[in-house]
Amino acid sequence: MVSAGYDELVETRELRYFVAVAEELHFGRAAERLAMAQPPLSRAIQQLERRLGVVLLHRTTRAITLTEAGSVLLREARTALDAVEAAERRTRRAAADQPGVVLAAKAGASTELLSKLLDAYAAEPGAVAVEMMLCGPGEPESLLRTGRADVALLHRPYDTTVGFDTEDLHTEQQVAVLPAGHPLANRSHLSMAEVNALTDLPLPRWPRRDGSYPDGPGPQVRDHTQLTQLITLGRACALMPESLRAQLGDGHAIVPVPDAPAVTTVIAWPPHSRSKAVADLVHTATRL
Amino acid sequence: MVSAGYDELVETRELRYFVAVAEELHFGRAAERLAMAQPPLSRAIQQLERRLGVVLLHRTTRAITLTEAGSVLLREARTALDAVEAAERRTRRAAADQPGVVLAAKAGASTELLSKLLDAYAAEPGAVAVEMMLCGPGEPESLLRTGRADVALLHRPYDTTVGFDTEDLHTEQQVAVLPAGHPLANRSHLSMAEVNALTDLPLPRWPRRDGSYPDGPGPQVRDHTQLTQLITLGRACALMPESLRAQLGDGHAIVPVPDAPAVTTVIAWPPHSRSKAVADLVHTATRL
DNA sequence: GGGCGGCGATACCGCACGGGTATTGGTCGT
DNA sequence: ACGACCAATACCCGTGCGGTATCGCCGCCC
Repeated sequence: MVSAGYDELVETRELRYFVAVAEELHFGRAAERLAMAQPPLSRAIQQLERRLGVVLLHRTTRAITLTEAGSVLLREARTALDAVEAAERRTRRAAADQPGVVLAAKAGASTELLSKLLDAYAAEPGAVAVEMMLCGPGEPESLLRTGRADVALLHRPYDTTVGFDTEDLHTEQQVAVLPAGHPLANRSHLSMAEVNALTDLPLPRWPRRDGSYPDGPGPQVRDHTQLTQLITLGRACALMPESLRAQLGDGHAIVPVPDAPAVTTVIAWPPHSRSKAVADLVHTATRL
Repeated sequence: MVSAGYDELVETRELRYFVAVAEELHFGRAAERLAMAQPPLSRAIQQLERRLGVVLLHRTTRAITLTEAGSVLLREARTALDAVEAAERRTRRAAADQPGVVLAAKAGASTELLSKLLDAYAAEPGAVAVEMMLCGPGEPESLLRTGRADVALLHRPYDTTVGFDTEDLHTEQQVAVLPAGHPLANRSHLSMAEVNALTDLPLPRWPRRDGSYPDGPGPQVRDHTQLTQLITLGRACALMPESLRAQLGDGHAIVPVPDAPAVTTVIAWPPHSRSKAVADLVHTATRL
């Protein structure tokens, strides 16, 4: 009858505080971000360390760094807070009068598949309203984990699908996108090695989870519009699934890259999802 | 730089309270379980409902029931609390001097595979201490989700593996276990239909997640010791993977059931696990 | 080298909120 | 009709969270 006893758990407030400090690595800025004063924040972190019996931060008066345990907690706390946020959001939406499903997908990706899916699902008996969330790269996973979305289209290997249930929908080869008129634009195909060797046209750098960019020669890029423009301007090249060619206007040349990893479009949803609408949507998608 | 802003999140305390009330469906008992008085609990739930803007419980003065949104929150809150608990445990263990890995498995299951795995892993360079948690059926998943264990051996389709990363290790057929001397004990094989038709020897009922038992004719059973004893006594029969025959003493007859679903032993670990020890253990397991 | 500036920790205070006791109000049994 | 049961309300108290003021420590710069 009685399930696990959750006594003496850390409060979400403490986790939020720690995440802020761990991300800023600076009590003052973290306090500002949390809209509070610095001293209570310091105390809260100390108290958290006492309660866990663990040192989370190495502090010198000039800078603070995460201990091993601290970085574990940062990662774990983020997923725990995501779960709490998801609980809140899903509860609110379960109470909303109009049921509706939120489907997240990266803007511009899998457009054709998406429209077919929406049409096919709408024709199903018992279909509910589907609200689309078109978002930037990397975002759908977080939308799913925080309950802002109910289902998402992801693209392996670009997106990570760990922690979700998924069904593969479609696999396609990647192509290199070059500025029109580039010397290699007329080649019948390119190898990965050749693409990487294009020092005049580096591959762009996409932001990581935390918003920072990896080091490297390529330009920083936030979305596909930016990217296509950079390619037109002759400042970058890119690898992308071939279905994206439909999004490209003139000014681009497209060359298949057979040895680039294939991209699989998958439909993903949170495990334990008991929503009939999600199940129907997935079912429809796999029958396309 | 700044990641998602978790402002105004529900506190774990409120979630714990709600889970208690939702499980007990009775404020008085829930308060007792939480070691507090009933009125503050009532107020806390009301406040939670106000903050979410959602009615979670239908209350009549005699009984309370969950609304649709309430049952969503019950499920979500459990997983959120599990995540918080996991954050706490994993942080504590990350700070412990001796690293160590906790491996959970159902007592008695896959014994042979388990001992081979432990031996093989111990021979690896860089192996750390492996602490075994032998537990009852259904428990390993929860141990993994709450961070009490780092890796687990699970058995599909008995255990659900959603939300974990897994690798298949071994697949085997199931056999029927009957009391020695039973009329069917000498058959070369049985069908599922025949096993289900044994009204004199019903299949036992295992507890669900929440500890309650499904309805049905069979005896309630908590572990394999109970079960084997019930079979010896001629009060039940059972289906189990054939490797379990090693656990059985005399007094049992074993008959293959070819059309029963095959059981796959899988090794499972939480997604995002960055522990080298877990990775090594999984790697070793797949090479067995 | 001494003074200044930046930053985290400490000291102290006030109030909001969580929790306790006593009581009410409503509904179901008998 | 009356009593039992149970959630909600009323009221009170204490803890603890958050705020302001200040200290202590260290690096930097003139």
